[in-house]
Amino acid sequence: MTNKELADLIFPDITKTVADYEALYPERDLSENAKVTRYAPSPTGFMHIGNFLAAIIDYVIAKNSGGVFFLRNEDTDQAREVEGAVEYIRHVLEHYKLNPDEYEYKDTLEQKGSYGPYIQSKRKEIYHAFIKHLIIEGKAYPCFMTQEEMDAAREAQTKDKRRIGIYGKYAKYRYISNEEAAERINNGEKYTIRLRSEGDFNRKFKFNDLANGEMEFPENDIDIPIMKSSNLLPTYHFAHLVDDHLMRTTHVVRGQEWMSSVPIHYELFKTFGFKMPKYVHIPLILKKDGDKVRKISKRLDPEARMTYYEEKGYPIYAVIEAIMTIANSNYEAWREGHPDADFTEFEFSPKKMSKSGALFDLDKLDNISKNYLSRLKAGEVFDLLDTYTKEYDKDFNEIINKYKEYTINVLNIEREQKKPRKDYASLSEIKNGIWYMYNELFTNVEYNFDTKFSNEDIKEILNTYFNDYYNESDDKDTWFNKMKEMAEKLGYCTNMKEYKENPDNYKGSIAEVSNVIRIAVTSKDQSPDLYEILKLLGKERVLNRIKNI
RNA sequence: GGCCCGUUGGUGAAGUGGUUGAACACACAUGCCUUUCACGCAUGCAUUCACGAGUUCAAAUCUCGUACGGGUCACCA
Repeated sequence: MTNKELADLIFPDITKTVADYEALYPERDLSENAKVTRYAPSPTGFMHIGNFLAAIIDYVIAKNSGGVFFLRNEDTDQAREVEGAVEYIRHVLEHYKLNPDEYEYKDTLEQKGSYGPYIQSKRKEIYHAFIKHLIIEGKAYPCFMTQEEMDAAREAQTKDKRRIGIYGKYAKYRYISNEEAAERINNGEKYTIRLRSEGDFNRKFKFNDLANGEMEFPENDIDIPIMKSSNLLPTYHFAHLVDDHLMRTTHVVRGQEWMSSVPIHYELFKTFGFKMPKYVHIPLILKKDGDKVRKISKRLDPEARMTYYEEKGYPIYAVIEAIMTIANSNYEAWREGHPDADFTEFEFSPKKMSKSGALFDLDKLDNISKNYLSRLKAGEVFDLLDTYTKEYDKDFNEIINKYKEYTINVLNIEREQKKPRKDYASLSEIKNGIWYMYNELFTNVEYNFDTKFSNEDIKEILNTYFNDYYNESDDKDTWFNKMKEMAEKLGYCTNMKEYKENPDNYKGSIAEVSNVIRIAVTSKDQSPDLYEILKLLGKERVLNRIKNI
């Protein structure tokens, strides 16, 4: 029985050949430098920050070179597929504006690009054509090993201190005749298709990774499964070969955990005589756990999930900047020289990427975010806050929209100046900074005045100030001077230097006096500029609040 | 255990044989400024590049060894 007859028995309906597909998906017509990258997640859960790192590097590489960034849904493991995962991946990509040039969505049937299908489960017959070709060439074979047989092989190998895997004499079905294979298939036995590896473990080959430089690996000699018996879909390795070749991917960006599969991919590409894409194996994002360091985990670390940043309301700009800093540490220096440039203008350099894993610094994110938010106009902050609270705090959203102009004014306190305040690292922090500006929220408040003041002191300060000095229409200088006059009249020190030198000579200082007013009006002992707050609150509201003291 | 990768401060890191007193940014600390807080400014923060040996006039930078850390060895991606 010939290989061809066996191949026809396994794939009777496959008539297209590898050459047919080569013709169907020709080389892309792009300029010489243009790079083709892909984000290829498997829909098995919510997006991890490591995946996001990969996606953003893919995006920058493609956009910076005038190339193509496409999305491929790697859904060959249907048992692990999680409902809604694809939608969420799409959502994240859209949220951060990393929109792929080519994509395909199963549920909405939206699709773009001529190298599809972009969903692996819809590419079954393409894979089968490639596998059929291998069987005809004698480079792949059906394997009928049961789980028990494989466990036994592993056990024996462990015992004999040999390498684990189905290779050489352990590849039991590599040597059976086509007749025997056909008979087993006709008897309905389950089988997987394995590569008939021609590699030699004692031979090494050189491999150049764009991020890690030149490396040496032993050749692969394992008869890896290329098609699963369960759903007849290919394994990752084989799908990678077929898809990235046919979709004409030039750069594969993936996590470092894939490094050890390089020998397999090397052999696969060599077997077909295809040119390998370039690889960028990116570092893992780590997390400090006590004094141990480990891979950041979606289960243990909330910040490992991309939902974290959205729920907290970090601006997309800040998240991208922080991630880019991890991708290339010279990014920050570049940003300094190009403050207004889009991040895709940055020329990403795989070589400059860290080889060991990196801890993701949330403090750094906060810093970037604070700077960014502080540079925005109050109206822009309002819009971000509006979008954010619509999703995460409906009550607050209603309030800020009811008093929109007022809210913008509140957000504008000490903003449009050379050195604006940097109060907020995320949108979720804003409410905590301005809630007291709304009567709706200013209920059941507690006042914690400085314990050095008696109730009489407090009453005296408030009565004196609001009866004799307070005038809503005063300008800032007048207001400031009146505060001083009042404090002096009541026996408080108005010169802080002097007060610090001899605190015992005075009842207290102007700072403490003004904080009594601050607390009376806002209930907080820290706030932005008190003059601005009194002005925005307005006389009626201020006097009403004083009554409650 | 086999194979592969890595190890510069609290964090991200620059640096690939001699202007390095080991950049820069974040964090932290102190001080100044200041009517609070924040901002801003100033200063401090690795006598040393995991450890040991070697090469060299000269090593964080080259070589070897040790230790430690990580990845991977599925019909999961």
